[in-house]
Amino acid sequence: MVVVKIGDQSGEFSPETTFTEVVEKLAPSQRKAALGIEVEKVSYDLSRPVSVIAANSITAKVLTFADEAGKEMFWHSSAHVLAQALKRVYPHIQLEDGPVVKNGPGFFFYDVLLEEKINEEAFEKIEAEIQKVIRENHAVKRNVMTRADAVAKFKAMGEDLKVGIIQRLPENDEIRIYEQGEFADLCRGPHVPSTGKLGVFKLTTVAGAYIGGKSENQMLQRIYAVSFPDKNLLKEHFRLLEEAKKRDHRKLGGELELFATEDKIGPGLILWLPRGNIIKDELENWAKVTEAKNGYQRVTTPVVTKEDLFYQSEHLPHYMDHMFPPMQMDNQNYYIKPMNCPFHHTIFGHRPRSYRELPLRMAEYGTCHRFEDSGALMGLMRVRAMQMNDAHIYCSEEQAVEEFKAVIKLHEYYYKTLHITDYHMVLSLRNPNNKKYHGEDAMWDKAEALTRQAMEESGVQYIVENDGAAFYGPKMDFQIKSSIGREFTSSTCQLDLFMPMKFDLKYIDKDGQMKRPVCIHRSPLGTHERFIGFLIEHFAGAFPIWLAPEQVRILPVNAAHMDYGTKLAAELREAGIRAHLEEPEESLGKRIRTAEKLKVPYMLVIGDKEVGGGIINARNYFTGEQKEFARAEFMALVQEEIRTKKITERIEKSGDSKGA
RNA sequence: GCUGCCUUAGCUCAGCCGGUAGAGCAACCGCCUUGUAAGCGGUAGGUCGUCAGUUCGAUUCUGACAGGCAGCUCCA
Repeated sequence: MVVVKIGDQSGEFSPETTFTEVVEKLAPSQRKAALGIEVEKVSYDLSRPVSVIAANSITAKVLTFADEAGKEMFWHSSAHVLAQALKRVYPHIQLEDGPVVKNGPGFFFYDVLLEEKINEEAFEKIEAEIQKVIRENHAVKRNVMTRADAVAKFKAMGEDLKVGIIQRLPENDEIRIYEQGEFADLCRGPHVPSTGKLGVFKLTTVAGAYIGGKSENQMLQRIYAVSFPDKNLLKEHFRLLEEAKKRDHRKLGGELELFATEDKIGPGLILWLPRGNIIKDELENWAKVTEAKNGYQRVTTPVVTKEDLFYQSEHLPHYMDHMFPPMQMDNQNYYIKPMNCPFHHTIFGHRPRSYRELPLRMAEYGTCHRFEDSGALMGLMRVRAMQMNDAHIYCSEEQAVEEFKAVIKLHEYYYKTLHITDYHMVLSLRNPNNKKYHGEDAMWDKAEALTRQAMEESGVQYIVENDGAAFYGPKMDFQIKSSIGREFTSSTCQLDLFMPMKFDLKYIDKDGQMKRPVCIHRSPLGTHERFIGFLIEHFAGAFPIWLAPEQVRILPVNAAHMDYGTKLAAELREAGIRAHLEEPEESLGKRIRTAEKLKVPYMLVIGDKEVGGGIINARNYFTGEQKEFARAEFMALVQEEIRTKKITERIEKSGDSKGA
């Protein structure tokens, strides 16, 4: 007998008792909502016997849609139902794979091979078929098969792609088939007990995807969808999506006149408008001041250079595809730089260096151009011309860990100041089998060990990725998400033992010996483009006062208050505050609305009362509070908020921020 | 780069089946002189992304190209 405990209920069951029966006994109220069962953080089908867990006593948890693991099962089973419906609508379709993705255009998708294009017109038909499968309430059955039987079964069904998947599965893997009605799919599981447990579906989009994720392979059609237990949750999901879209930097960038692109200039080439440029300048000044405090020196290097430099750095011909094509001048090839490092290395090597100069921290807000694939471009997040918050730290091997840790601290300072908490860190190491990584194993082992040590000693949380390092060294990335849920690297830092060797960088140590420095590449604020793109979404366009393009907007009630307004604007500007006087050519209500839509931190309405008392009435955009101030008091307040980079959470009032 | 979809005024969008276009907002001009999210009226603005093709005739149909969107691939 096995003792099973669910919540505060427990009972004894024979080993062949299924979890369905256990739930009915111990948690009858959850019988209907139950999708699966979880024991020791592993999900199981409800149809499985308690003996699947080799223990005399087990503590189980009923999984419902409210649990992450329950959602996963719900969507995984949803993918099967989607496939089943697709097979009914297109009998000759071939199925590849249908995983849960949670994010992106759907919660799950199915990749299929089909001659005819599935377009949005077909969605309705497929959705109707899905609802039919749900209504038919097929029991979901789990079977284990031999490899040969499984191959024969899928061959007979014409599912050649599935046969390929089975053949690629590791030797010892158990082959499981889940069946529901006429449909069978190769799947690890687990799944919900019957198709009737699923609720409402909405197909979201269809896109192309290469088989096995390899661009040389054939392209399949990927059908994305979402599903929920009921209609209201579905509606809520799309409402939240609409909300997220309002934060989209591409939309806000236009509305707030921060940046623009023009067809005649080119894709991925950003025009920073005056308002956006203020944000760029503020960030840049902040970085410069911060770097100066942290012992960085600034340099400036050209945008173009002879090709030799990039041969030395191995960017040519290896990364030629991502560089703008060469220009011929004086019988030489010149390239536009895709990064600054080779120039900095060259500066370091420009004259003999002493150990006394190390660590030498060389910073530049350099403008780089990268020829990104047209399909990869996206607003400010992926562009072809960018300004990088770049610096290279040259130090001895003994200093490397401390320097790397200081860089992590710097990241933390920037992120904390900007209230960025929703990010994660990734340590990307090399894959020894991948030829893209240059340099010897011993060099890589050392670089990876130093990086890891620095991260461990910093006590930061991170995940490890065993590929995706830079070709010259391991990489520590800060990953952030855009409003629509796409992930980007916002900051990056690499420990590099390769380039110092390629550029033959050296310094004379205390003992008179020539030594090779370590190079740390770092860009905590990434590029202006991506970082500001992210900040626009992070702040939903409502920038904290120190970054706000316009900090104070003065609205005289009528022409009689213009003199005072003009004087006030001059005073504020004199105090270093970006103030704008909005003349009373429109109604006051209209001007207030405009100021709100521009998300100006302080709005000053001045009328008889203010002019008479020589005072200020200010409304704070973030809190909505309206308050009277003496002029000097207000200026001191604003200056202090700017100086401290104060961030106030926006309090959303009901009925505001309506679209135009 | 690949797959699919989209492109009408500065912005958001209308425009059955092919007969050369319309609204709201913004802009400009008047009137209004205003107290915390849209005062009223008028004017102007489009070779319907570009170039070909089909047609008596194309914003509408077809193709190529450009730009955008969602994925995939890539992301030094």
